[in-house]
Amino acid sequence: MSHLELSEQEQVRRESLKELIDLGINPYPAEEYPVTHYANDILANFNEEKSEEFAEVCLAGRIMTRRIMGSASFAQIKDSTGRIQIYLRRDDLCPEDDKTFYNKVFKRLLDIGDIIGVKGDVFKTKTGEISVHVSSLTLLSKSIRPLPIVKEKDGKIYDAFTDPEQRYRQRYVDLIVNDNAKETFVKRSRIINAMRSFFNEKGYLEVETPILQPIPGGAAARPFITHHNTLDIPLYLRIANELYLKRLIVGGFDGVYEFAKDFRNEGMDRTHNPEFTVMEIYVAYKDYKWMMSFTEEMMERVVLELHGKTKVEVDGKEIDFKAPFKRISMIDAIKEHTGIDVSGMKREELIDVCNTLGIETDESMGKGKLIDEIFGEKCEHHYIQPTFITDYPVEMSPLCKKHRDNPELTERFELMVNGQEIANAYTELNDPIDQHQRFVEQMRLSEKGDDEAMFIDDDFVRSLEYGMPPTSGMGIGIDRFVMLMTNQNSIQEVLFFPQMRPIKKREADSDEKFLKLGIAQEWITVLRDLGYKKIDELSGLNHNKLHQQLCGYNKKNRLNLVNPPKEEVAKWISEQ
RNA sequence: GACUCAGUAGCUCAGCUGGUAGAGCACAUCCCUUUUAAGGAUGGGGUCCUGAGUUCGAACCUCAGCUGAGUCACCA
Repeated sequence: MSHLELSEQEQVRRESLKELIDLGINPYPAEEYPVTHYANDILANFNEEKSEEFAEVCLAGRIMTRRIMGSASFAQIKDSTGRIQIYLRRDDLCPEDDKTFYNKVFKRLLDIGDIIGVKGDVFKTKTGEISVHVSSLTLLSKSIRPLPIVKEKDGKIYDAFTDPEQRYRQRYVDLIVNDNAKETFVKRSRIINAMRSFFNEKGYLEVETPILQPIPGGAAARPFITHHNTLDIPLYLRIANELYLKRLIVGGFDGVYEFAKDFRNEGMDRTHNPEFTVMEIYVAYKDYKWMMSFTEEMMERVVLELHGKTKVEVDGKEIDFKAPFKRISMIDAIKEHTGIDVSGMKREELIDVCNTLGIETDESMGKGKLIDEIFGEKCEHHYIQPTFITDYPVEMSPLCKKHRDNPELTERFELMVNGQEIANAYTELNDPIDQHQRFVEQMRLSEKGDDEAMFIDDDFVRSLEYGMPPTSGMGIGIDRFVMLMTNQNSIQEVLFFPQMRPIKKREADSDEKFLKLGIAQEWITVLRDLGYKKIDELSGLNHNKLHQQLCGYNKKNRLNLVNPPKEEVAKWISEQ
């Protein structure tokens, strides 16, 4: 990168880097740094009676603020646990005659953003702030790009780094400067850990199944496709792992679960990211009623571990995860919110119902889809408190066992919280003949134009033919669950690196191409800086104007270059 | 995919009716031994997202594009 393309502050920092090296200071040392303490531990445990315990501490972190005075300075460093103030005096850092380390290295060559290690003793300042009195300081990593400066007083934040685009694209900056940015992600990890230990305590086995699948099964969604060179076959990134986990139940495991990244090639918005995390669990010899109790027990436990109580504040609403949760069938839910009993209705009758309710319909929609539409439009958003919606139409659930009392329905539930689906579970279909027919039915739908119908997975059917025990399975959308638990209303806030459109870079031509036109090396940089990254961008330019631009730039930046004659500039333009 | 809003210094943002581009923090220089959102003084820093148009003159008006956010559509 040319020097000219850097901002003034970046240039200054690169100069500082050079000066540090000239002084014999390695700005990127390799050695381990023997940290003994963390900022928050010191702040939490230090008091003046115990000061001998803190007479020799060693900690490392990033410089976040500096207040430099003549021969004494304060700074704040931030480590993984928090921020702590450090106090530096010239004569402590430089007991000999040579004061370079304080006067030059600390005051001039170090910057906000640098990572340093300090040794010293802990004390309380006049104003009562617990601080580290530094006796020695080591540069651990020099920062050559300035950070946004965020300040805070009495909980009020000044100049917060808020631009979502920058926060997501450069999450590392968000995490450095916004002190609460880590919170959501720490909670995410704790939620997953709580679930994992709950499952492990029950004796279920955490497993891993293929992400690259020859048939993208287990759900209905458009997949990402890739190609395996050696096998010369298409492979799909999984849209679900359900069919593989069930194969393991066939294989004889009683309970298996997986925290899985799934991938769906569909739209992106506040609640959808192309890759997302799902936890799926399958338990043999259970049904969906057992799974409801299991799910509410797990939810209650996770919420309790995370918040210390079962109530959670979401969008200003209080949601209580105290088990048991309300249970209602989809038909009853529709009755409750529309007054219409859709049970036993024919397709034409359901279309009439949709028309009276103002719900759009189309040719490809079958009975199940119509009922699901009515529920989605008229009922779903009403379920704020955790509610199990049960007994979905058979057409919507090709992997789910038919209801024991009604063949038009399935033994399925979804857990709705805050008007959103959080979990989805079945009494799994283990009848291989029925499963095969359901797949064939899906094929028919797909031929009718439903591009979300499922693919047939013959090997999965084969596994059922060997016999799968009665089983119940459940999946939880982890990202949405975390959103709920952390009161975030965008999936991007619970993913470290949400998918973003890549920034288009204008490609620049090589130096050689410019040199061929007879343009001297020093002017190539200037041209690029003026925005002419490719030689063909010069074509058709007014040579007088370009000449003026070049000379103006030369003068303004005090480059002291010899301006090229106008004729030469004209030649560049005409020859390219 | 449709509509609405936004893009100005490293960061957060002003910028009136179209008339020389501003502030705070950050940065640089100098002065200061306990400061705390920011000690004092002085100074440097801009492709006003990109391109075209209207105009004597565009950060501002018009059109097109790029990027993001929101709403809707889509997504069991």
